[in-house]
Amino acid sequence: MGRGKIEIKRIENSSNRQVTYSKRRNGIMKKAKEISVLCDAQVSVIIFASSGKMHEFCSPSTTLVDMLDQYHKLSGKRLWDAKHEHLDNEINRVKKENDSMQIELRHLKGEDISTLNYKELMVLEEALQNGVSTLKAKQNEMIEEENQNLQFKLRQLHLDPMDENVMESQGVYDHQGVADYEAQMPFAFRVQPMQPNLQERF
Amino acid sequence: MGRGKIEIKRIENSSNRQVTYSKRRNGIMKKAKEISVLCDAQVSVIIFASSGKMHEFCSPSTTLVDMLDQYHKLSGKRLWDAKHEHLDNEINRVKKENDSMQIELRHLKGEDISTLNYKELMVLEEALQNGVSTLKAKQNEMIEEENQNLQFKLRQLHLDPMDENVMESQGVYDHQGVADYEAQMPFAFRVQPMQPNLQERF
DNA sequence: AGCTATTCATAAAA
DNA sequence: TTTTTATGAATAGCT
Repeated sequence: MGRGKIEIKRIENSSNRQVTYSKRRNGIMKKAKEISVLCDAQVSVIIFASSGKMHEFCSPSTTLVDMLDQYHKLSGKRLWDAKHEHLDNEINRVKKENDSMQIELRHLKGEDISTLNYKELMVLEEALQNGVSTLKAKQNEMIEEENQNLQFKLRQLHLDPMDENVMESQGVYDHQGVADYEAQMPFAFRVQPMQPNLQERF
Repeated sequence: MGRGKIEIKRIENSSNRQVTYSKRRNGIMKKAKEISVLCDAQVSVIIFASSGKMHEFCSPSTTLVDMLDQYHKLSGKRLWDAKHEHLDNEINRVKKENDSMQIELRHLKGEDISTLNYKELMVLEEALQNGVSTLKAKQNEMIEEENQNLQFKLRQLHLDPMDENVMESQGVYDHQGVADYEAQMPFAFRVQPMQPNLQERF
């Protein structure tokens, strides 16, 4: 439809191509508008020129997002879900990780262990032993630290000539002052330390 | 372009509308193909008829997803980002959950506890106590079960007149047969049971 | 960008 | 629906 028939193949002359692009693009957009009005259709046209410039048309009665939603429903194709698939996979991966950690946590806390076999129980036992012994060490550390703290305070009391209650303070472990320290360092005062070994050290 | 000029407004006659839709849709698709070939353009056309049927065209050199990606970059518009955002939030939520479980797990296993304060250590201790005592109970249960098993087998040996080695089998605990049972139920044979209380029961 | 000779698309009819 | 055909629209090649 012009001064001569043309073959449908890439127009090699760059400026001709640009002109034809412009004209035909307008033509398509016009046709798109027309069919959407004439036939009550929803149309989306997106064109990128080789230059990278974009033009689009979308029927006034809808939006591109809605159309893509429809597209998704009707075609069953993925579309942007392809992009989201990666995110979905990530979520599933992390959730799986989550679940196994959840289970491991429950086992360590003594829940749901009735179905564990021997080997699993052994692994669990080892883990618990590790946790217990490390906790014990940490507690000892804190106790010794506090001991030094108390000894320092005692010495300070003994050496302070201004304090009249110096001698009475030797009984600090059995009296009122204890409450204050307990809040900071109570392991030493527990009647039943979790680890029997703990008692051996005192 | 036809036997008469037409106004661009909705065609009220339903079958006329349908025919026109069909023809013009083909026309647009053809034009889309042509411009994409002639001008090296990337074109996406999606049309929904009022009936709900969908037709689409996409330049062979690209995909709808890629075009929408481009669209997103060039237009700055959101499109499917709303869904994207939701998934992102979900991932972050689950990952956070993951992290805190990871930390709790490490603590229970005795790792990274140096920074815990008193209260946290107390919680940890309680959890470990729970885990240990439940594990202990489970182990006892398995041991007792196996005891009954062994006793049954012993009794069977004693009562079986066909077996000439009956009396020797009393020493089963100290001989070869042990290895088989150990695989199933080895807690009883551990030199150092984890829980001292365990020893008290025997 | 306009112009116009041509080709193309399509409205109406079958 | 598809085909036919008369007609209006789109546009290729020029300015």
